[in-house]
Amino acid sequence: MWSVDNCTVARAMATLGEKWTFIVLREVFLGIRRFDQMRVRTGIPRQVLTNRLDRLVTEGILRREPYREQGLRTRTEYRLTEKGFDLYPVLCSVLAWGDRYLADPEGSPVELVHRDCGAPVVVPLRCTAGHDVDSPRDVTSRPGPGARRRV
Amino acid sequence: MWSVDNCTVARAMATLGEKWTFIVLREVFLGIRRFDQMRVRTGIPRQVLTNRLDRLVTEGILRREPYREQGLRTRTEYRLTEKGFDLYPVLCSVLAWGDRYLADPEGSPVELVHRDCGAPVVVPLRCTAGHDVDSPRDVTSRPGPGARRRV
DNA sequence: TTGCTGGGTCTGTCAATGAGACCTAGCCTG
DNA sequence: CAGGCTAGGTCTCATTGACAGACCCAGCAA
Repeated sequence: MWSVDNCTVARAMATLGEKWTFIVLREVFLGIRRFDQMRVRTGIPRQVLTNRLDRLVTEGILRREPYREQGLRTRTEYRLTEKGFDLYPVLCSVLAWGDRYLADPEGSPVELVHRDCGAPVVVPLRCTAGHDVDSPRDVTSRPGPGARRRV
Repeated sequence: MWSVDNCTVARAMATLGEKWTFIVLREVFLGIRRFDQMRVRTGIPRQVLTNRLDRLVTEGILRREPYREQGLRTRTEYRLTEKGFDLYPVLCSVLAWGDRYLADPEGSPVELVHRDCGAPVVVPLRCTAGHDVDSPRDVTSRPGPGARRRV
């Protein structure tokens, strides 16, 4: 059996799995970039929001950007880095699952569509050879280059 | 602006976002189905593991299945329901992101390949018209049928 | 000089997590 | 049929994290 402590899912979840973190990311992907907007929209306690934003910045998922509103002093807002943008499939797949199983009877509150053609965006499982992978059963997991035997 | 309390990401994360839940799911997808195996492999405290499994069962993501080992009394193991299987893309996308940004220098500890052709499995963003979606910027979000105006 | 505003910090309470001891049903062996 | 073994749990208590609400503070404008 394989060691589990260099599992990248565990590492990812150490940051992403903290309470509210996904909600913060959702907000940023929706274009909400400022502390107070997030706080009011989501109801996250100030201190927790401060923590999560700090953490996401130190992890390199968000970056702070100064902005200046007419007649007000300079403030900072939060924007996605490339590392942050790359979380989009994660968020989309959670959304897809939630829409399928947890939506109200009237349906999903938000739809994602391809800008160019207007068709819904989905997150299918595929292989790099271009096949659709229909089920987890069609996937085999094997040790990768970083695998370590369990002690 | 749109109300945020029927957001399916938030609902999904209410369950999935608890500490250790993703790790439990990873184990189950790896074929680890028994309490003690999970506990030993992952180091999750007993009480927490009990909680998470209970919760995942009541959410319909796992189901309990009795099993009987030669010479021992009947025990229960945990298996994925269809709702649980449908979380596979979520886990895969987290894995892909983690492998890209958080792996040790020697690489990912685990690789997922398509059983039929041996090519790596990925979780691309696509639209139902069959186009690849390269960037979150190519995705437009719009209110769906369940959208509610904010009060 | 006073007030407003965004982005915070400080304080106290309560819930969740973690570590470790203890429990228990039923199967086996002596 | 007493005793040991085992998987899958409770029980207890210390530590950490979340939450609510008050407070702070820099700088711009009137």
